[in-house]
Amino acid sequence: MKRPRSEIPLSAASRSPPSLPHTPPQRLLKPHNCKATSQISSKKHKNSILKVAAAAGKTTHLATWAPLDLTQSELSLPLTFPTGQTFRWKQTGPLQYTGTLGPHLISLKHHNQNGDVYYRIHRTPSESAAKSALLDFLNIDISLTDIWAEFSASDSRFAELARHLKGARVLRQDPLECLIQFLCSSNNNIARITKMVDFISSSGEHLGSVGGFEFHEFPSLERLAMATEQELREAGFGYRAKYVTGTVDALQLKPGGGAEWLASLRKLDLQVVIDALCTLPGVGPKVAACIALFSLDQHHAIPVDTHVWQIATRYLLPELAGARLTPKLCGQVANAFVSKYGKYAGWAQTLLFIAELPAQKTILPSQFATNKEIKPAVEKDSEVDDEQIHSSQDLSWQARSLEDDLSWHLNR
DNA sequence: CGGTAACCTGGGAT
DNA sequence: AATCCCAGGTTAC
Repeated sequence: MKRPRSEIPLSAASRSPPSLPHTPPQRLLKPHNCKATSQISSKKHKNSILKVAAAAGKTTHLATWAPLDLTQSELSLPLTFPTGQTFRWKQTGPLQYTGTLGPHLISLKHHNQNGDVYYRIHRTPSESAAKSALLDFLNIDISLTDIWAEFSASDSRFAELARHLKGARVLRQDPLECLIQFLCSSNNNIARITKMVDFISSSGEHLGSVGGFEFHEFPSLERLAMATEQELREAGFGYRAKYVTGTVDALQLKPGGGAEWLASLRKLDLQVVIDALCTLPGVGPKVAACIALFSLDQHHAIPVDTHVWQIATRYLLPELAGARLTPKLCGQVANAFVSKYGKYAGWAQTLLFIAELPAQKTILPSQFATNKEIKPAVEKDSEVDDEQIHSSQDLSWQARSLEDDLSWHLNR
């Protein structure tokens, strides 16, 4: 269930009215995709970067897709956005994802032929700021090709998986946004986490609608503080309601401000960062590692969950097979990953984790199936090229609800 | 200090 | 149909 919700507002004061999921979004310009065959009127095509003043007057729309100078090997959108790092980006088309970075509303999409990544700014107060926010968010200075080559040199299984799952990148998210998202993630499932994150986000400034989804800037700490525990419980947060309010309160007490306090963790050592995060209510070792890895430049943080535990006992620490996942053993697992993969161990863990996801298993050669549930339905030989991977990923898109599919086509 | 039982909720399995 | 189980855990005994 990934449809945008029309929720009860956190606070009636600063909200746009709930969206109607079936109402096609208003657009100033018709969108077009970036494939070579797309028909574009020659007039519009002249100015490849056509700017149109928005209704507000302060913001601008970038009418076209522009290349990001990134190959699919450096960034695969389907392997990066819907795989548990963020619950804020929505699939708004085949091989297309949309989300917000601060006040910027941006879509990313793979070129239909060569797979290169293109971006489109739907709304921003400053296009140059949007572009740099995007590059920062994508951790653009880190070469996936380079670090994966090192992982592959020391781990043949990683090398094999990497051939089939190219472009699984670690994002560099806003720390507060990341923290609140993973507060919602504890002992929870993706669908409900997404619903909860959408609810929180809906109190942020409305930035526009793409593909039937409404997008909001992530709310500031001050705005988050307006939500009471009871409101969150009524919105379905369960016991995580007090995690959110408690953490928001704790952050507001930090000298200099909670956002600054979180940002300051980026320069510190991993263990210090983990310990600091774990002082916040609802943040334990797993959630802290997620925040550290996905937003605080702690590239060797290892979020140890049940999946990673399976990986570790199977390939890294076979002597622990059968043991239960306890906090102490979590530390051992993390250490084992760092020993094997080095200072970017978290990036290695990310790929190994993705390979465990059911959605990816179906596109991996059967040799990677675990002894657990081998569905002989999908029988692929070991020569799976990029083309087949793409078609499989498109299949997963088609497997979404008819409602989603119809909605997307309507909104084109 | 290490091991266990509650904790909210909802969808899928039994 | 009723119940159990699980979902990228954390907290309190």
